[in-house]
Amino acid sequence: MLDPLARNTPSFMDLLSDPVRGQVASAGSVIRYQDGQLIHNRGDQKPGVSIVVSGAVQVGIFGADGTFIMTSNLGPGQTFGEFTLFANLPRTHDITAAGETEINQITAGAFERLYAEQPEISRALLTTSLVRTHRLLEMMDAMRRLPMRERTAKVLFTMLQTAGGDQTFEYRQSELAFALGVSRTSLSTALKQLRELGLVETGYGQIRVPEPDRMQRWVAEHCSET
Amino acid sequence: MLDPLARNTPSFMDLLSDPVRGQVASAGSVIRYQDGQLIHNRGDQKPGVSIVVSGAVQVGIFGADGTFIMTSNLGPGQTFGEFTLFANLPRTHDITAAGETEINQITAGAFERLYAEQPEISRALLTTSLVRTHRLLEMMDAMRRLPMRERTAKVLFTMLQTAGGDQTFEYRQSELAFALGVSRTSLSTALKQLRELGLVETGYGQIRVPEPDRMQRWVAEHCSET
DNA sequence: GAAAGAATGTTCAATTTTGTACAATCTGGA
DNA sequence: TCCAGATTGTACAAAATTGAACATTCTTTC
Repeated sequence: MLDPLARNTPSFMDLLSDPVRGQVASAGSVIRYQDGQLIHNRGDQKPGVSIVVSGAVQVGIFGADGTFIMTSNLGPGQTFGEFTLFANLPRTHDITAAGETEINQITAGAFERLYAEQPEISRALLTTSLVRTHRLLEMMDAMRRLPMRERTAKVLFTMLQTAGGDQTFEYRQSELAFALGVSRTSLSTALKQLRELGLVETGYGQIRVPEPDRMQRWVAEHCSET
Repeated sequence: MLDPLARNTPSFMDLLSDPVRGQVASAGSVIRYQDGQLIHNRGDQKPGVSIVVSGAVQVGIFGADGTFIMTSNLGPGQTFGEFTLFANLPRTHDITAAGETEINQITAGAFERLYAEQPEISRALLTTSLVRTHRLLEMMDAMRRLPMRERTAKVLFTMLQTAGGDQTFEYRQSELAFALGVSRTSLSTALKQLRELGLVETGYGQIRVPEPDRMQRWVAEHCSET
């Protein structure tokens, strides 16, 4: 719901051809989860690939006090857990269902079999992974280098770019704030400044970018360093 | 030189079998660069994969004032530019040679040919990409959630872990500071605190972790949230 | 359509981080 | 060996960020 990593990224399933998408869909077993139910534990060792069929999942970490600090959220067609297979890494995040959610759980063996048969699977995984890395790098750059106002504008614009013309985001400010790594107070202040510049409009649970072109020019002028 | 993203990551070439490594090595043309020479420009559109043969490259962005802000650095066997092929993304960083460096530049066509013939290439790329994503996520988590002292300890420990027992890092504090996204002043303060706890020792251009076990316990106790 | 619950807009003091400065220390080359 | 340049350690004022608080606005549900 809040991390540029996940939202608006072309999903794994989107990148597959129809027949292969079908094969992947039937390679695992679809499991249904209730809102808030735990899907995977941080530290879980069992390898396997999970694909969101319907609903959404939240990726994050449970704090000692039980609060859930979200890192990103994944929608239909997106995968998680692939690094347990291909990079031999443990799971580092807790995954919970956001709303009623169906997950296609594919075992390591079954997925490996498909992976070997259908080259487009590896290509799709590679693409999504590279896009994610790319976004994270851009994001970290922004976090390190830009002041709040610019950082906010840049992240919004990045999301806009990949969203394909959609000008409205359904984010709560507290969520966006954490995604940006700042307090809600700071984000609110930054949004106010961008509002005064006419670059964004804010509403209850949503943020709009009325003139993407103007936003683009502003970001190019204030956020690049060449 | 400073980013957990790059250092200590199993390199792409390491993950290939001998014969395939040979094929990859001879698929492009090796170009030699002098120290500091520009290899790729941010914004460059021409797709292609580059592999470090010898030496090292610095990934970063040139500021308006000519200063170079580094993001990571890549050593022999590591690749860059693969996302121009597989994710259709523009280059977002400037790449320069660190010392005399040889780069194997492989054109998009040649690499695609090899990619189609040898499945292990896609797997190796996938692995390195997933490991990078994973590290970046851990890093961002630390940046967002932990106070300076803990953040520093955690990053140092992460590096230690993957460095394979090496207890000394050849980092200048100003470099490490940027990698962590803070000022040198803050890093210096954090290092002082860790020094007082006996967890690290600092020298001219280097940082040591004398007792990795103690560091591990401390990090586990102070930096995890479960 | 009224009430309860959520989310936003804003303020302000407390805290953290930065920028700047400068002395002290280290390294490598003359 | 000595010097120039680079790096570290540290102090302090300035600036940015946070956390808490509270009024306001919006949504949803009864």
